[in-house]
Amino acid sequence: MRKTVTIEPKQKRSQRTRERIFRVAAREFAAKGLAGARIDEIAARARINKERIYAYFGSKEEMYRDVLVACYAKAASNQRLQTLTSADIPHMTGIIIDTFFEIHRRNPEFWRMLAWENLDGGKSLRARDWESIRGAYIRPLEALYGEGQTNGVFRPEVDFNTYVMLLFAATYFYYSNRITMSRLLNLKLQREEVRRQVEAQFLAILDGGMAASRQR
Amino acid sequence: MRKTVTIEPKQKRSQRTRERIFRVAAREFAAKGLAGARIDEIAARARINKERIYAYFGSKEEMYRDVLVACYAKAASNQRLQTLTSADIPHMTGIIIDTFFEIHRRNPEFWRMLAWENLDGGKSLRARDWESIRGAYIRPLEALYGEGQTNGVFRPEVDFNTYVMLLFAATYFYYSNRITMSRLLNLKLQREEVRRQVEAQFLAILDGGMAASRQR
Amino acid sequence: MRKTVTIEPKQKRSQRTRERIFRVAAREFAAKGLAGARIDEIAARARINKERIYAYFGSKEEMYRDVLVACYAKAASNQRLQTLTSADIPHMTGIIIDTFFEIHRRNPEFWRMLAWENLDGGKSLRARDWESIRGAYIRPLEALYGEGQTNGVFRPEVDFNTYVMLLFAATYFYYSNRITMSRLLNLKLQREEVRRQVEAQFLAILDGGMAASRQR
Amino acid sequence: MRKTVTIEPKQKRSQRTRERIFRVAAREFAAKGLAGARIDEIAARARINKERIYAYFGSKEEMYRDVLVACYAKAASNQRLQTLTSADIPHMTGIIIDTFFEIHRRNPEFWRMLAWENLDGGKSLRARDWESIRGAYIRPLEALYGEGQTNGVFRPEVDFNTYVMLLFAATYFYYSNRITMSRLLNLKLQREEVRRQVEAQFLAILDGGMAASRQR
DNA sequence: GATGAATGAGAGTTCATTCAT
DNA sequence: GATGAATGAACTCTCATTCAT
Repeated sequence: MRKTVTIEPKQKRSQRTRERIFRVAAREFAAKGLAGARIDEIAARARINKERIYAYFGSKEEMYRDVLVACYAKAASNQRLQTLTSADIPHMTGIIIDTFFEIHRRNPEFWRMLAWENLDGGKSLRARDWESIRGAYIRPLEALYGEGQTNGVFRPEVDFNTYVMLLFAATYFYYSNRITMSRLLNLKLQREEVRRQVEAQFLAILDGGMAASRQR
Repeated sequence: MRKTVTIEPKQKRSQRTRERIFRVAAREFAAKGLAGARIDEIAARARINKERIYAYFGSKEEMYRDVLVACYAKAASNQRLQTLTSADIPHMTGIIIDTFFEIHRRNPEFWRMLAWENLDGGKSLRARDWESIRGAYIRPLEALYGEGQTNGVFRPEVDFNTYVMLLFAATYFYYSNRITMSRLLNLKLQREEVRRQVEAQFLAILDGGMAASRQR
Repeated sequence: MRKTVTIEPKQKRSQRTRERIFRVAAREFAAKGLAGARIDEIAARARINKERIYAYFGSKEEMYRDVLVACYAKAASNQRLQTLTSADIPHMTGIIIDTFFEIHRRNPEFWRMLAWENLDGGKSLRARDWESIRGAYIRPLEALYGEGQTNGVFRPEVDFNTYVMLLFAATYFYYSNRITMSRLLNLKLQREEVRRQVEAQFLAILDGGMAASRQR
Repeated sequence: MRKTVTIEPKQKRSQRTRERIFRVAAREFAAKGLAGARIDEIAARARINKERIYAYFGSKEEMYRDVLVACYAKAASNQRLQTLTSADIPHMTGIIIDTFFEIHRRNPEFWRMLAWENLDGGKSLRARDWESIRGAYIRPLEALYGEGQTNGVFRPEVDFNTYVMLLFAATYFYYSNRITMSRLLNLKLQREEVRRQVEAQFLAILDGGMAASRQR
């Protein structure tokens, strides 16, 4: 009904304002989700007039989507997995786990945005958004994994998809369910030393389980 | 306990009404979370008056907590893991994975409530709630796991906590991140046949990785 | 997107509330149009909570439409033109003018709602709304007019449509443009005596102009 | 008058900018009225900065008034009625109707501005504005009408004011209520051929009704 | 106990107008 | 003089909760 054009600021002051809004919005959306976040709150925290949000982002939904995309992009800005070579195949599982843990550690909003998105039915990203992420971050790993299977490093009967899913799961879950798991298992998962220990043991299990030469 | 016999039917009707509200509320809260759920919607779907909700449950928050507790209880009502004996230790990993998958399959709201709760900071359950869950469902497994380590079935350097966390992670993640994973990896995770395949491969990896005799 | 069910009140108190809102809204919409009317204002003047308006009427637009329909209906509630018989044909023009003037006099919001609607592109009423008005109020007059033409009372070359349009125009315009005309012609059109005089002269002209026997 | 020659081009550009704003504003105000018009929209369509509007016109209200005055002036720029002579008296009614129809046809915003103004209580024009319009456009016609009455062309008992009001009414109404009338009478009043037909019949009635020799 | 009516405090969004560069 | 950035007040609409019958 209404044609909202998202403005790209042309002055430096405005650039800063936009970024300030964005940072605050990212925190707010990560913390409370699309439904729970409050425009008033974002405006107040960013110390700007509400109207600016609409001028810059169009609507709450559009701003949320912008934040979501940026959050994924920021998480993906970690280049480590894109520079792996065939030589890294033997230690690939460890590198991936370590990188995933690092991504979560440096982007505490990442798992939250993923969680909101999944709870919400994942309607914010378009097919081509996913296609581009897949192309940049999944495909290279898939190629190396295939190579590893051929070379006898990875078990041939385990699909690449299952493999990465399990690595994603382990690292994501550690953060996403930290609270309930800490309480259920009486642990202090928020402690970095605990995390390192868990990481080492995860690796031990997964590395052992993935080795082609050690199958039953 | 009851004073007159004629009160009984009234109590029963009241009970049924309460349960109807409860069922609807559970669906609503699972679908939209505490913030997103609407009292109006629950009342309409349960075909009762809003005011009744307050009479029965006090407030939205209290009703949410009730739903949450019941959801955990329902998920925990699966008794399979509580009846395991020493004889099951060799197949324990497979049994746990299978049970967890089954719990998620039969309680589609379970992962959602967990997710809302974690996103919300997990303030709904008290320490003793957790203690009781831990006592009933975790302790027995922990005992068997220890036995397995002693018997050389499980690797001694892998903690029980890490072990169950990984099993929780794999099964939870499959459901909680089904949407984004399906898109990222171009899969159809909602298909039961895919799920079975993934389960088998998860088991292959984890079973292989947990076996004490196969450590590096 | 949203399913708004217009509630029809079931209690007497609520019936009165709804009517109070409606009366105030009718005044407000007539005075300021759909765009200019303010929900806050209506609520305040009706001494009710804003939310009641949405509960009863769904939205501003729907309430406007309700008011519009009621306004037309009220104007049309004048039954005089529906009870005319063949015997009235010779004085029909005078009766119509008089009735139209009376309708405007008794429904000061009528020309205003018509004016808003025309300025707005007339999107509030559906085809079948018009069809029903046409059936009830225009058709009977049309039949008499045809009879009058056959009997030589009305000029055969003047269409019924043109005839009524001119009668509508004269009476509507007197009210709708009273302000600007008063200023342009330096008159006091709001005075009832002036109106009566104008009515008499309008009739003189139109009656003379419509007489079949006096054509050039 | 001007101090330096080099200022001229600047003034001209400024003048052109002002005129561009003005044209856009006229369309916007005619279409949506004072309340409905949007400064943002006007600025965007005129491709200038909002602030310029305030620099040139002071405020929305003042700009509206300017537009209104210009709209009346433009409609009045039709000189045909000012050049009538005594010789035209016999055909005066037809000439006036024709001219009024033409004015509306060439100034589609005219009836709209009149309508907004009347709905708004007509507070935009001052007494002397009306006096000047009356002097230029009404007085000459009034004089001819008086002459026509003396000469037996117009009926003595019909005031000039009533006479012009009816002509105004017929032509104005045709445009102002075109939408609702088209729907009510199931006509296509927007078609030029229909308009011509209606004009002819209006003239037949009014001319017949005004003729002094044919009174009852 | 059960129903419909009412409320108050917000929520997202818009807009005329002014500021700063 | 011209542009983009910012503001404050309002506007429509919503929702958890309470009142009254």
